[in-house]
Amino acid sequence: MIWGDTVKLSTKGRYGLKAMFDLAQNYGSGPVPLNNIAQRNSISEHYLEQLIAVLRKSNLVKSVRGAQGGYILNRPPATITVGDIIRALEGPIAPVECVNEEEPEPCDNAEFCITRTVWAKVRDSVTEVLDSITLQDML
Amino acid sequence: MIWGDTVKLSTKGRYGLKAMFDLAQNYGSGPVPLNNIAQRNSISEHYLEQLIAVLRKSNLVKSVRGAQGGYILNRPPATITVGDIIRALEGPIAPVECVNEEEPEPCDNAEFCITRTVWAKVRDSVTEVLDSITLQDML
DNA sequence: AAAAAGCCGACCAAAATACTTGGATATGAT
DNA sequence: ATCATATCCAAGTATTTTGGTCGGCTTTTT
Repeated sequence: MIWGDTVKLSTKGRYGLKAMFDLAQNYGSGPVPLNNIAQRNSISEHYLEQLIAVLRKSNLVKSVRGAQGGYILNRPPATITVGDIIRALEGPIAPVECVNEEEPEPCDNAEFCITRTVWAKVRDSVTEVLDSITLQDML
Repeated sequence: MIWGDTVKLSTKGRYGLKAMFDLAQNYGSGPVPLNNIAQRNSISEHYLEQLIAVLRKSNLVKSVRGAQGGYILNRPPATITVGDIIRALEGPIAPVECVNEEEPEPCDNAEFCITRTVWAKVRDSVTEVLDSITLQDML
């Protein structure tokens, strides 16, 4: 993230949210081709293609192939949260493995590990923010 | 972090907090040699040496050289927050560069970037948690 | 003097990141 | 039909980060 910095987010999450926000802005106007999104947001089209493939497999967007095709949000913007997008692209939210949302992999002394409770608080704090913001909120 | 997952923390932050907590537990009992800390927490001693060097340069710990030497917290546990430790080891807290705590590097259209405000909320949420927990709280 | 410790700088393998490349396939417009 | 516009898919790859290792020097106590 910020460059050797804390609590990083990779370009997957950043670009992915930008793309989804772009689709939200065009919601209801038919399919939006990927090169439009890529250009508007200064993202490599081929790279974005990989990210949107993940979003499609997560059923957050649907695609229309062929000329005049593109991508469309699969649900209204009010029903898609930032958390949905980030989890799809970057996996379960957790600052350290032992407090992974989905499959926490406990270390040997999880019950006595004090630092673990710190990371759990960070995770809860982050998820609360991410799950509380929808694409509609951003419009 | 969790392995390809969101909002990662590297071993620097994890090991660093464990080491600092260990020192907090031994606060007032004289210097603690690094190999003790490394063994108790299952961390490579040579690797931990690199991390504690950073903590020393940040004035969070002080060292005592020679036999019977080791490391000591430089301030009482109540005055050291998890945020202090994480910032020392992993740099300023921010999910993306443009909301970096210290030197935000604004993108071309920062004032119009909606996603930026999302990351700023995440950052604020994380820093609030990290800055609110002291080593004393963990004891 | 010997042992116990910290200090320092270089090196390195594996993984992740952030792409690029090159095509195959589907579909609408002409 | 055919062409342009798109998505879909699979590899490859350069760079950076991560998570160390190694070897030796210096300081201080015993």
